[in-house]
Parts: sequence; C-alpha cells; structure tokens
Amino acid sequence: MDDQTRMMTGLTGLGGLAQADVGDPDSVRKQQSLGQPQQDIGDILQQIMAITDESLDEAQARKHALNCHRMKPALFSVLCEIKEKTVLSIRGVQEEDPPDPQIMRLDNMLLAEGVSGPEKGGGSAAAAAAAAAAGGSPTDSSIEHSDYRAKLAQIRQIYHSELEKYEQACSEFTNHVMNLLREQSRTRPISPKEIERMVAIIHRKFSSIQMQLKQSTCEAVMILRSRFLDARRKRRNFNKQATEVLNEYFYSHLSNPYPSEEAKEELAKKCGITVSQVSNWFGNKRIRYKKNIGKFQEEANLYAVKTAVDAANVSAQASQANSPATCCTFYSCFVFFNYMFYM
DNA sequence: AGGCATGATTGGAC
DNA sequence: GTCCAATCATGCCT
Repeated sequence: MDDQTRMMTGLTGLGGLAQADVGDPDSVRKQQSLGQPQQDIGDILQQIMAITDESLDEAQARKHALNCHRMKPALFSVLCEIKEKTVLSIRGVQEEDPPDPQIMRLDNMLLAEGVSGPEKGGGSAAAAAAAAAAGGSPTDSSIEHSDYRAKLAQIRQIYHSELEKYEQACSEFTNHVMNLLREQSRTRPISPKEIERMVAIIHRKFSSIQMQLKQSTCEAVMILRSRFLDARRKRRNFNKQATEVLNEYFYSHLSNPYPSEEAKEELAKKCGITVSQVSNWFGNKRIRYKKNIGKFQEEANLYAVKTAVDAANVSAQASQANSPATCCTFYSCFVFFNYMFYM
C-alpha cells in the first residue's frame, strides 16, 4: 500500500469516526467487517466544515471521544509516519544550512571592536593610533580617547540589553509554541521531530532579527569610529621647539634634506611626533622651499647662523678658539649649498 | 572675514 | 616602499 492510499484510508477511517461512530467502537468494527464502501472525500470535507458550526462543548466532547477511541493510537502513528515521509524528508536535509557568512562577518567585527565578547577596552588600539596620528597633546588625545570609549561602552550596553531581550523573547515564544504543539499533538499528528523543526524555524526567525540588531550596532560603531578618526583632520601646529628642531635639521642638511629612517626616528623622538609626521614635514618643507627659495631665505640664513654658532661653540669648547671667521665660513658654505642644490 | 601658514592626504612616478 | 606635486582642511594672524 503506498502512502497516498494509506492516507486516504486513514482519512476515511477518521471520516467515519467523525460522522457518527465516535464513541461507538462497535459501529466501526461493523463498518470495517462489513466492508462498507469508502465514503466520498466530499463528505469528509463537509464533516470537517460542520465542526465549525458546533458549539464549544460539542467540539470538546467530540475531541474527548476521539482521544478515547481505541483506533486513535494506530491512526495517529500512521499519520505521523506519512507526514514524516512526505513532508519532513523533503525539507529535512536542506534545512541544515551553513552559518551565514554575513552573520559571521558582523560577529567578527563586533568582537574586534569590543562590542561583543569580554570587555577589555575594545577599540582602544584604534583610538590610540588615531590619537597618535593626530599628533595632538597627550591631554587632548586622552580626552578624545575617553570620549570614544564612553560612547563605545554605551553602544555595547545597548547591544547587550537588546540581545538579552531578544533571547528572552525567543525562549518565551519557543516555550509557548512547544507547549501549544504538545497540547495539539494529542489531537493531530505532531511528532517530536516536527516540534524540533518548529523550534529551529523560530530560532532562525529570531536570529534574522538579531542580525538586524548586529547590523545596526556595527553601523553605529562605524559612525563613531569615523567621527573619531576624522579628528586626524583637526590639524594642530607642531610646537615651536619641534619646528625649530626640524628646521635646524633641514637647513643644516640643505644639500641633501632627506633624513634617513634613523634620523627621522631621532627627530620624531625629539619633537614628540610620529615618524610619518616627520616625513610629511620634510616633504612639505622641501617642496615649499623649492617653490619659493626667496621667501625662505631669511629663515635659512637664521638657521644657518644658528647652526654655525652652535658648531663654533662646540669647536670652541674643544679648542678654546672661538673666532668670528668660523661663522663666516659656515655661512658661506650654507649659501653655496643652498644655491647649488635648488637653482 | 579673508588671507596666509601649515599639517595631512592623495595620486602618480620611480 | 619613498618622493613629488597638488590639493584639502584647519589654525592663526591681521
């Protein structure tokens, strides 16, 4: 007997029960033993429709009678088996879907930003890096840093409280549906496997809602981060001493104003700025000097004299011979290099 | 407010 | 990767 035939037989049997024989096992036996013709499917549908016209008490009584019927367990298991084969087997395999790559991306990002996972000052590395790149004073960067962390903590808090709400709602709803299905399983064929499947469906639905929450949280973090990183554009002029150190190096190496990596590191250390800021400064300085040597002449002379005096002092300390001629020699050399290099 | 100074960024060449 | 050149964006001075 194929599934379809068995199902029809099952329905026919129930149809017979629904019509008149519920509560009267003998009648069923009589029908079966006498081999009465199967009722038309139209009759069965009519009977089902007629149930809606019944009063609640009548329906309850019928339900009770049905539950007590001796054929019920057998019919129930047949229907479960048919459902298992026709419906669950079709969907079963495909529903084992792999983890969504988008959710994985969102999870990774939230973890990296310190929104999900253990709280350990997430994003502070980014904040520190941005603060360093901004080249602001330690006070400024620490203010911005703490502001960033406070806002991130706020996002984190909202995210976790919403997540908790979703999880609670999901668990409540799952329990509710499970209870409902268990209750219904007394009157219609619902196998435990089907209940499990329903739970999985609910979890998937809630997980898609969770994804929206994760997406919004990621967006909020990105906005916060971009705002924070935009602070880089809030240019701060280097302090006077730093500019002086850089200019001294520039004008004393005018013949080749390209500091080595080591020299850049040394200058960065002296000036309290980053190596890339030193590189930027020299890049800007070279191009601006080259474009308008005349404008920088006075500055160049000033630093040349300063360098010369410093060198002379060092020399004097060494040889006790501090002659003005030394200054003149250094200055001459400077002017010579200056014009040779850039003219 | 406007103009200049200056640090940062970007795109192309090497 | 560095460097140059152009450009942007902001700071600062008048």
